[in-house]
Amino acid sequence: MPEPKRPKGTLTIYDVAGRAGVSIASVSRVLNGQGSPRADTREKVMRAVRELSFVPDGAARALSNGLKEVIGVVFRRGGEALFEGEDESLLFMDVINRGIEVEAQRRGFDVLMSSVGFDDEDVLPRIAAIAGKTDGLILHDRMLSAVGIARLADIVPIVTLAGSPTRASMNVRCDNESGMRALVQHLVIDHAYRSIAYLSGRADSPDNRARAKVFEAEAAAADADFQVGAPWLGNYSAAGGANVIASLLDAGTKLPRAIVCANDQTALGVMHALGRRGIKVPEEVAVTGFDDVPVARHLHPPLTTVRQPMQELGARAFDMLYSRISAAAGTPDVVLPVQLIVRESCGCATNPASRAGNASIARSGT
Amino acid sequence: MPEPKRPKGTLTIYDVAGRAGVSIASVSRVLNGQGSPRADTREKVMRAVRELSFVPDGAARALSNGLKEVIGVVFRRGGEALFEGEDESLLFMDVINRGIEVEAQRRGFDVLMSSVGFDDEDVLPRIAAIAGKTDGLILHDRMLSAVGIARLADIVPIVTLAGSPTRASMNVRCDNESGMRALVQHLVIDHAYRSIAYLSGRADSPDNRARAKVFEAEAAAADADFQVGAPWLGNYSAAGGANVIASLLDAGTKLPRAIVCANDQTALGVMHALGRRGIKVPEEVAVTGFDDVPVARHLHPPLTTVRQPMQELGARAFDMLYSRISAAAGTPDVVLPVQLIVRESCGCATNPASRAGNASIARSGT
DNA sequence: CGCTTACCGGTAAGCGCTTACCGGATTATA
DNA sequence: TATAATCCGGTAAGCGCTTACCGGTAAGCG
Repeated sequence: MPEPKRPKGTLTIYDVAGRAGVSIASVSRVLNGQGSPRADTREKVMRAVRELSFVPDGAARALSNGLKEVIGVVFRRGGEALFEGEDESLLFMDVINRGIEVEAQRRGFDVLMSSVGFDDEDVLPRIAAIAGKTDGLILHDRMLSAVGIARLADIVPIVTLAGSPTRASMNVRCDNESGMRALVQHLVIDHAYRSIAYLSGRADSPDNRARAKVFEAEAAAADADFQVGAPWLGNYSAAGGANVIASLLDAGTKLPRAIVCANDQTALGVMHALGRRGIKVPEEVAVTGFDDVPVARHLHPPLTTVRQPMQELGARAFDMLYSRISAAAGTPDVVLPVQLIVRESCGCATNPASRAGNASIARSGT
Repeated sequence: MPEPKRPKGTLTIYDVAGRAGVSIASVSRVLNGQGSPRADTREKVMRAVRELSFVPDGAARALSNGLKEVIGVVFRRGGEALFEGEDESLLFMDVINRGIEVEAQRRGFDVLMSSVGFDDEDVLPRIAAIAGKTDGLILHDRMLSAVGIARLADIVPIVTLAGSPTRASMNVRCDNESGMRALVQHLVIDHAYRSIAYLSGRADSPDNRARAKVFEAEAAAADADFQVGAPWLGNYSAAGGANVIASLLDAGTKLPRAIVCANDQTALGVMHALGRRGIKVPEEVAVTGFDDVPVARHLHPPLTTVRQPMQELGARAFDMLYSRISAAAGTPDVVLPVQLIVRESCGCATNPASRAGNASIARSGT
């Protein structure tokens, strides 16, 4: 705890009451619209508030109400060195955060945004400190172990993103299963590609595991030749995707006809790496992503991917947290529908005008 | 104020004291490293804290200490409809915010991030509410009038970004003057362009005004034919830049040899619009930006621009605020140096290998 | 016109924490 | 061993706000 103390001659509700010639109770009531103050009382108070430009202290209100009207959002920042277009790595989380914030404002809540280093180990104390300053927490992917979450959860309500609900916490995620299913089917059935690989995200990410699982199942079901595992291990970053391709190529491995990437970011890196080696997408190797970040449509060729409703993801996460804070129980597990976006990187319509739009092939339920 | 009340059987310092068999004062002392508790006392307390996984309530601490250890950052979100590449419009502010956050963490502070609608009018109440929850505020460009700032400033310390210091608030900005000077000189002297225009940012932005002023002065000094004003009024967005070019072209206006854009975002729109009309950059028209956002180097051609140390801008803003919070006075006005980044869009070295790097021509002082 | 009912607004308690102040125990000094 | 100096740790006050509770005044009723 830093040394700074007592800001200065802080203005309190007593000053307002004094000036308005009423009691502090009246001031509080007017300010919060409780009770039914007489018109002239209200008027006197309002004037005094205006003249002093009084703003009630949040900490005192919070203490008295048992409600801070602040929630915390924790995520991991940075990581891999920058890579062309990597700048948008922020994007996926940023869009979600924006969704959280906008929804929070509707309820008069504010958001404490806090990032932790990419591979900081002992984040629990930090997060606990944040928990102490908030009414609830939204944790992005891979922030904490289940035990960690459990410990936190008896301090404040918790919503995780892209994880799985625990006894004590809630979760919001997208329907990876049906998204991946539609995507793989599009590749192995519509395009009839016989060899296909899954370039994974971080191995410990639940989203990644879910996607990998469905990938395998669908590829196997279509009797396609598929590759997963060690050589195809990425980390959700463009650099990660590019490295995998580079290693594979350096080792003289023959690439499959289609590469399904764990997310758009990875796909971006893959396309870049492929381009460097002069391998044509989608003519020689088809590439797909997952997320549909805004840049996806501007890649060359435009990226076929699965759209997640990112902003809504954030909004829903806040809603769940809010209802828990308001004591209502609420669903502990929300799964949002996704949508297959067919563009050109899968081998569809090379003509930009035709199918390049937002052909929706799959739309999953909750 | 929403209805939710009393979260639940909150754990307090009394519970910890009870369990440890000491007084609440001791618990507090151990937790804050004050006084010199005996080893066994410390031990008992720590154990109790661990067993109960107790986390002190931030509001109560804040109230007692007169220090919340939270600062607020307010900025405007969104605005113009999306445009190719516009996704990064977040970027400039996001990088600054990241800088703020990282620096804040070093001091044990957290950051309340709050955006207001692009053209919300009456933002003062919202900001005041945030002020009540924080120890200080950092306001991005064009958030509040001088009067508004003055009112807020006697509630909490204020640092503005890219504005100008007032009697009550501090400010951090980049050295627009020397950046623009170097840029214009590069164009009118090194390249000897005789006609040149300034495509402005929002007219009410101090940064924009500063850049415009130097632009005029330098262009005039070099006796170049320059254009500014009404037809060249942009708004910092890519769409804004593109619109200006489109209107000009539609009106049959002859474009100048070089267009200096108020920021990279605008330059991006301009290059796009030029491309659509088949006008070659930089062969027919040279284009420059300002900021050096990460994508700038990946445009075609790579953008010549002026680099602002965005992350540092944020860090400095926090530092200033922090020293004010800690009662120390501190400099009310900080100007960070910028650096001219010569790439290709100005007409330099079409060969990517040669000058495409980070040739620093100007480096300004504070 | 006296008594009940309603309605406002004031007094005071309490939210969970920090810390000034003070008393008891411990150790140093004679 | 008695006394002074030292050190810990407990008690209680207070941070700025909300609100339960209650007393006083004004309006409603017979």
